[in-house]
Amino acid sequence: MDRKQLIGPKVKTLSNAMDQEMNRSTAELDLTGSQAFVLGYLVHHTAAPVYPRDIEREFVFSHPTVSGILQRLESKGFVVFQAGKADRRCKQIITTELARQRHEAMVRRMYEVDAKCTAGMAEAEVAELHRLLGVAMVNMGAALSCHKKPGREEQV
Amino acid sequence: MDRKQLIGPKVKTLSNAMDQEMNRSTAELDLTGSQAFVLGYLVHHTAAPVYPRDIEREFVFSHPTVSGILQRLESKGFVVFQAGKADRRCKQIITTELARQRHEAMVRRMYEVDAKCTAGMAEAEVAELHRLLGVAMVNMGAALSCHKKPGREEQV
DNA sequence: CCTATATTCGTAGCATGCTACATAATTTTT
DNA sequence: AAAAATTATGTAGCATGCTACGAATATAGG
Repeated sequence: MDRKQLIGPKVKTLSNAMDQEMNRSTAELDLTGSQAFVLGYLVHHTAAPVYPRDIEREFVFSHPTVSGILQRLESKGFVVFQAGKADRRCKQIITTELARQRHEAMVRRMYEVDAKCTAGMAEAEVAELHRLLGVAMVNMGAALSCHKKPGREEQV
Repeated sequence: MDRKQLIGPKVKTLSNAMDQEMNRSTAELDLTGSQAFVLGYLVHHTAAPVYPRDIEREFVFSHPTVSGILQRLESKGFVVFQAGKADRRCKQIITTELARQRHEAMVRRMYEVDAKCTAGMAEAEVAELHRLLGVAMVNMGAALSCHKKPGREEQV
């Protein structure tokens, strides 16, 4: 019998299950799971301006996917856009006061979902899971969270 | 600074990256990644009849999601449906000769994507990743692949 | 037997993901 | 400087995911 267990379906199924939990968890904040992840990134990166391209690289999303999520975040009042000053192709994303208000509760929900996911694991096991997921991400061409974008930091 | 690394975005990002790779890899077989996973399950479970409800449980999909994937598999000639004899609510899914023809190549692509994902890992690390993903799946309410469905095995 | 409940599947409507193609602005080449 | 290539974003169209609701069948209780 050659039906070896595959990583692919496991990761996909787990991702589905966690997505569903996130969607339930952030629904009362008027946010979907994907919107919460993107908004979390934005609120945490206020030192330098953030553009749609940065979100693409961070989450391995295509640019139309990012475009759609940002449009919905804008229509709900979580972000506004501003034409890039140095490069008019780039559309700077700016979080609103509403986004900062909801941010704390949102992050708390994310940690709760994470805690549910790793329940019963020893701390070393959680760390190992993080590490192995990181290796897999690099193998699949997905940059790690702390990746460096190819030079644009100086622009405003 | 409290920006601890979260499992949620990592799993989602990895799932996106693997999905993209699967889609590229199975495109020439006229299959998407999700269709390939579902078809793989179907071809491997021919002993007992399979119904859409079984696919839902296996992959933690909602039933409209399963319905859509099966409709497209049907329109491309990979499966046909047959009214359940014992229970007319259930729609038995039957794979075609075309599905069996493409099956071997399809499974090979899945293994290739898996190999890319776990490149550089020791065998014990791969096993540990499988195990921890399994724990996470159970924690999130997703049954493992070898789950038992609540009694329907006798029907035809 | 007959009503109430549960189960399976269908459709509508939407968010999320993609590829393919188009446009505008920047950068590089000549 | 003008042409070519690259980059960032937009839109169209589709597959994949969901919830909410409805219809048909099966099961349980009175």
